[in-house]
Amino acid sequence: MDFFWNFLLSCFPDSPTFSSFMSERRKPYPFDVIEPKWQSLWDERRLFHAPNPGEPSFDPALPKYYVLDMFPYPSGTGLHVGHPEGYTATDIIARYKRLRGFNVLHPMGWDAFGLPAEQYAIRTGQHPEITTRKNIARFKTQLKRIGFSYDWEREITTTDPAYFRWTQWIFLQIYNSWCNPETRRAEPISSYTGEDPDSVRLAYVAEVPVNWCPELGTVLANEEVIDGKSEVGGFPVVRRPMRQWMLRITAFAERLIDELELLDWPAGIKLLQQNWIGKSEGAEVQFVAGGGYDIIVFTTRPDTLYGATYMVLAPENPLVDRLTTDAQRKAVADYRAQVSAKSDLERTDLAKEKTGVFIGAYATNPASNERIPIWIADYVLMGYGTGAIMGVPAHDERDLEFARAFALPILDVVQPPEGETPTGYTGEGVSINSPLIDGLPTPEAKRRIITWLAEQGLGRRTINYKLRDWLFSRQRYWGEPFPVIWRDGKHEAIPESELPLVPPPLDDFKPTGSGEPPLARARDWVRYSEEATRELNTMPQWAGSCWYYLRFCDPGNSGRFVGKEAERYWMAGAPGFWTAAAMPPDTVPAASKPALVSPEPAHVSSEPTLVSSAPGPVSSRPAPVSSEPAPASSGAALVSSGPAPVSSGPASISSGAAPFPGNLHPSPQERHPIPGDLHPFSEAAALCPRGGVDLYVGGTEHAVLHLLYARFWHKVLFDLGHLSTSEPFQRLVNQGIILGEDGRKMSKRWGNVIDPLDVIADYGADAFRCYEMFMGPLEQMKPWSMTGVEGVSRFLARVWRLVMAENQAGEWMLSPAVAEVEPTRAQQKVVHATIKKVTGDIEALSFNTAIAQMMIFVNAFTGSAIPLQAMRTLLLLLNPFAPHLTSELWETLGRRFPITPNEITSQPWPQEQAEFLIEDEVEIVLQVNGKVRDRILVPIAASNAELEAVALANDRVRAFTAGKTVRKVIIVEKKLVSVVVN
RNA sequence: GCCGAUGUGGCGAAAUGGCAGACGCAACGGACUUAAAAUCCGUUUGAGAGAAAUCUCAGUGCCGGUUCGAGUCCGGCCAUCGGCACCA
Repeated sequence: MDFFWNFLLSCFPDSPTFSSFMSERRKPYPFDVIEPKWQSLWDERRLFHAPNPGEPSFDPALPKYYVLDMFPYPSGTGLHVGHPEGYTATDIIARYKRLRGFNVLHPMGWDAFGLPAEQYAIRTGQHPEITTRKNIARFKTQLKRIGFSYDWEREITTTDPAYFRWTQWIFLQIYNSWCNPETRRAEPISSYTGEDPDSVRLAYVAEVPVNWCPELGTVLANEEVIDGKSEVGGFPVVRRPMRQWMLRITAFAERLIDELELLDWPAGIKLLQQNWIGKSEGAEVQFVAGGGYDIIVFTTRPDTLYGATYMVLAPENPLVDRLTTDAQRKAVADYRAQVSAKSDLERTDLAKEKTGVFIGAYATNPASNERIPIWIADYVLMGYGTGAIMGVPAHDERDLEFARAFALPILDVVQPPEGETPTGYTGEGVSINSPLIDGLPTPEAKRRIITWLAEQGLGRRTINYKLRDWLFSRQRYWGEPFPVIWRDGKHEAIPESELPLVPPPLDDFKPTGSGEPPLARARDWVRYSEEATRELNTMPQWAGSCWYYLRFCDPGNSGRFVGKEAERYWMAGAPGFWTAAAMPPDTVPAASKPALVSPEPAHVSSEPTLVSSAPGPVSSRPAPVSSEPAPASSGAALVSSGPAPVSSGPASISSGAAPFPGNLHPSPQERHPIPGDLHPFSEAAALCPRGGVDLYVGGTEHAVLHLLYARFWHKVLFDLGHLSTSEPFQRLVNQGIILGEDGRKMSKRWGNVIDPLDVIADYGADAFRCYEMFMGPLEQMKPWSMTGVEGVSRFLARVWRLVMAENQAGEWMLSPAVAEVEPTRAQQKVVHATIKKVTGDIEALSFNTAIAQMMIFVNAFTGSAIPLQAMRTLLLLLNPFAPHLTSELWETLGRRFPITPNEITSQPWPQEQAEFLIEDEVEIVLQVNGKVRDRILVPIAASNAELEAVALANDRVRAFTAGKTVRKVIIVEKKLVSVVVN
């Protein structure tokens, strides 16, 4: 045994943890020694490096799996135990997938631009780069100590010029594109034939009312304003028109909704995005106002046109100036002043009572030809629709309130179903008082009136979105500078050769207060040439996180934002890597050990076979990476297409899913028959083509913004031919937040924050990881419990002691209980039930129940002789959860019972054998009238007739059936017999 | 107000419409120990009956329904949490 300690000592001659182990109170097992040992061994051996196509160690036979965490903002406070919850889940998946023979991309990086670092710099004068570097180091230490199997060679930081060079490059791609309304796709601006390309660019400059936060000296996106205050700091925010960079995300609104359908995301998150985009179908209707001005309104209820008894314009609507009569000019001016003085908060807060002013003008209702008054009111928003509405008080709540407040006429035009009063009814019914459409049900009435309006040239069907264009500029220092200059009042892109454009050095990061960004202080930097100056704004924090998952595929590439081949491999799974020919017969080493169940299940090799034999476009078409847009490969085409355009074999036909040439994954139909490949996906989702990141785990707080922005950028890059999938994240899972022990949200304020490193110091990283997963379902919110950690730690110690025993001197050595013996039949049953349960639970991300099953295993083997093979199986199953402990025990076992190769990470994942799960006898529940009365053991082969006879003859059953008539006997195979009596 | 999620022992939780509470924590009892810790073995939803093994009844937020049988499915409420909130 001595050599064991000598070996450890030689590994860590100066390790403080080792010496502390000797002095401190005895640990349940020496995690403080073995965890650092394995962590440095993994580093040395580059064990978790995922080779890219082209690298010498790249094995084209392995299928790829891309599992991603939402990368953190490295704050000054470090991680608390809530952060690693999702990271632990993905790490288990990553390690599991590697054991199943996948080439796994599992990276980590830093979303390091952002306001807190800049705020800190303003307070302390310390450059944000310094604090950022410090914070990253702290985060990384914490993550490494937890034993995550990240490929650290792929680490990226958004503030690194080698990274943001490409963020800026992507901005230029967006700047140099427009969305062709015919194809609904992004195209190079050169394909635009109109007069003014600047009016259609996907990145454009506009004078827009923005959320100006004087305290922060910057503009904020709508999403960063919460209840009229800044999300960061909680400072007041006011509306103010400013010149800003905008990204035309609204051009993609339709696709961003439609293509959600293809994704394995939680239904709730999809709904959130849908609601955020807020699609509503309706019509634009033109009203003619006095002086010949047209007022166009948007309505989702054109069928109520006859009921429009007044109009309302948004106070900011420019038409107000032209329409207001002299008599009303003062009242209107007063009202507008009053409205603009209100912050957004006040405006919504005081929304209970409707306010407004008549502007003196009238318009004509195009249907009824009635003369109706025009008002302004702040309940009509300039930013939605046309900034004007027709007031239909009878069938719209807000209009009704307004009409009642100002005594405007109310005309019922929809007859509701019986029992409802027409006035105030907003549902569907039958049109009344509407000559053109009287008697028609609402949907038909809408169609008819739109047709009529169109014939008259007075309106048309339209769709509106709540989604606004993305306000993309910030008046900050610590962000990516725009690669743009201004010359003669016009913007221009700088040449790509000048990227990266690095922010100038500054001593003072404070906002200038005038709305001019801090970059204005760097006079020399700002002066681009004699005639041109640089753009002073910087990009928002979202920019860097919009594409980091792409950079991870090829982080060192200096010639492209991501190499084509790397992108195709990791995001789509390129066809060349999926052919059967390329697949060696036995990709996983050591698959032939007899007792360790069967070799790697066939899924690895059967997938490519199925793909290459499919006659359809899936296997034959190259990825659409050419710059020429291929409509058939767009998600839009997929969504709108009816029948599949190309026959791709029986699987696709029966599924009804259209082939998806842009996505080169095998379709789920083809994946399905693969043995051992358990599909956690829903049936509907299984019909969707797959592509992008295979599993993306993060918090719900990014449900809308980050995910929507990333999808938008991805689609632009896809349309321009730079990417091979139209969606970035195929499968998304949200982890629930972890509360403090007091049940409150973890925060400094409550003093309930727990540092992972403190937990690890007491219980070890493996216990920490297992407890994070054992707490409950991943998606659920749950409170932390230190005694819970202790329980899990006890479980791991029991595993340790199955293999190890202490000698007289208090040294751990291989336990004599471990032997090469056949497990008993009962033990075999536990072993194989555990393989089955753990495998299925990992696939379903149900880690808590997987751990529970392994606890059952350990309970069953505690106190008995330990059959070597059973033990090895347990270590493999537990390895993704507790990698250090299992690696150490595996190695120790291998010294006494050598196998080749001996690394636990080179073993095949165990496969359960059904024969060990088959029972001779089965317990049957006997019920009378649905209540359990007895349980009996019967031979598995018992027939229904036999079961019925046994049940009816059973004493306990007869006690409850005596004197009654048996009406029915229900038999559920292998489960129960239910006797129904009256 | 609208949308979504969740409600099960003292606590975290588990349960393809078929034995409610697996597994873990806490508590209690026992073994080992001079003792403690650690470890190992038990008990642990409530009420009632019994000397006891056991047995009966009730029980998954509330009310109702479907079913031989409901934590699970359906309808109606209540509570907590999250999101949206004058989006025409």
